[in-house]
Order: sequence, then C-alpha cells, then structure tokens
Amino acid sequence: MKQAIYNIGVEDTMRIIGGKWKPIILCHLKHGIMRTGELRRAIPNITQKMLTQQLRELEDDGIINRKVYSQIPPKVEYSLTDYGESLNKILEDLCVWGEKDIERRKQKGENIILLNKEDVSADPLPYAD
Amino acid sequence: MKQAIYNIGVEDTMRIIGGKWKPIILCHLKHGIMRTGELRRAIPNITQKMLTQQLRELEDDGIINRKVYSQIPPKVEYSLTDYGESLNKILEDLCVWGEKDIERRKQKGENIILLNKEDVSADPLPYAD
DNA sequence: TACAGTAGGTACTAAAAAGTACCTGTAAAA
DNA sequence: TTTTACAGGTACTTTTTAGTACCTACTGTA
Repeated sequence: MKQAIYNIGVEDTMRIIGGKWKPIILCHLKHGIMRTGELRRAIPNITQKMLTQQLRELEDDGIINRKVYSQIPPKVEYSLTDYGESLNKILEDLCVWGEKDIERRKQKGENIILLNKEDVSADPLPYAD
Repeated sequence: MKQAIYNIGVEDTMRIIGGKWKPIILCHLKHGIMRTGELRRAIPNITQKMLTQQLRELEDDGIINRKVYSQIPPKVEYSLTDYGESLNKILEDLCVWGEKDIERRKQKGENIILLNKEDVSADPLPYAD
C-alpha cells in the first residue's frame, strides 16, 4: 500500500481537479449529463485518448459517474457524482475568476480571446439586443 | 504579439494558479507577508529554483508583490497584490475541500497523511486540551 | 578561518504530462 | 461498398514541468 503525504489540503484538490483537461471537463459536466462525443465536441483540441484518460481518473477519484448502455453503437454517459457536485461552487468560481481576468487583460491591451463565457453559452438570451 | 485563446475561463485561472507549487505558495501568502526563507521553510521539498521561478510568474501575472529591501544580507518580502487577494476565497475553498477529501479517504482506509491543516497551523490553540 | 544565512542565477537532466498515429468492432447512412 | 459515428485501446514520441548541481556576493558568527 503506497502512502500519500500532503502538506496542505490544496495539494490533494489539485491532484484531483488539476491538469490541462480535468477542470474543463468538470466545468462542462457541472451543467449535467454528457455523452462522450458531446464532451469531445464541447472541448475542441482534446484528443480521444486524453478525454478517456482524464475521465477514468476522475471516475477513480469518485468525482464522476460512467454509465454504459449495452447497445450498438455504444452509448456512454458521464455525470458528476454527488461527491463531485461538492466541487460545483469551486468550479464555478474558477470559471468566473478566469473570465474576469481575461476581461481585465483585454482592457490592458493583451491579445487574448475567450470563446465561451460560462453564462452566455448556458443561456444565450436570443432576443436580447 | 502572441495571441492567447481560451475556450472557457477556468483555463486562464489554471494557467495562473495551477501547477505543483503555485497553489501552495498562494495558500501560504494569503495569510500575509512572507520572506523568501519563510516560504522555503513553509514549503518543504520546494527547491530555491522552483520557488523563485513560480514567484516570478505570479508576479508577472499581477498576483503577488515583490518588495526588495536594499540591504545586506538581502531581504525580500512577498505578498498578495490587491488583485491577488481576489483569489483568497477560491484558495481557501480549495484547501478546505482537499482537507475534507483527505479525511474522507482516510476513513475509507487509504494511507494518506495531511501534515498541516489550514486552520490548525494558523491558530494552534496552545491551551486547548 | 570556515561556515551558515540571505536571495538569488544558470546549465543540464529527469520525470511527468500531453500528443500522434494507428488499432478494434458494429450499425446506419451515403 | 465505402464512409461515418460510436467509444474506446495501445505503443510511441514530443513537450512541458520539475529537479539537481553548482555558481554569485556579502555579513555575522563559531
């Protein structure tokens, strides 16, 4: 049995939600159930390999559920577990802070683009203009 | 001028506070001003090189202040900028979630150790027994 | 005099993370 | 009949991140 030693709690949190793809995957899943292909399309640039790999790790850590339908072609749904939902507020805060930071940097003249704002993508307000 | 493109805000946040050492450094600095040596002692295992490197990046991103006293031997103090303070709640949440997660895993029989709990280390309650 | 403490820097190496390319197998659509 | 979509897997390579070792320069202490 291998032992894990942490100095402070944030190390464990980052082990679980850190990395290039996990926070992105989780920020999508906090809106609800998604199929593999939906996730792949929602996260441009992620490869099938990285997507599967990260999903497996999140599953192993008890953060997400993997529901496999025994049918052909295959259908697999991913969603946050109840425990994973306890990360929702943190994930939301991380998204919002980043959106504001990007806005701030833009104002400073940095050439930086944000494709999907959290709330905009969730609620496009089609008639607002 | 190089361009940065993000799909969702959390990518930018993680660019700034992610990695092995940055969240740890920030979780220490949110308690107040610290000198280089204090940080090095507070974060066992970090090397001088990584500490300096991460501090420079955080400084470049406007998260921390670096105050150099022109004296010998040198004295340098690090602290969160006002902007950096806007991360305090997130950092606190990340620490607390991790502490609870470690507790949860311990209960499940995992061999896992947390050396410094956020509140305990900040307020040792010397007469409480 | 030799060493510890102060706060770094730099070149090189090791390890971890991510990416590329190519594979499975079935069903439905072009 | 070939292609696409579905949800993967695996071997290998590249990139990124982190670590090691050794350097500066000055002061105070043993």
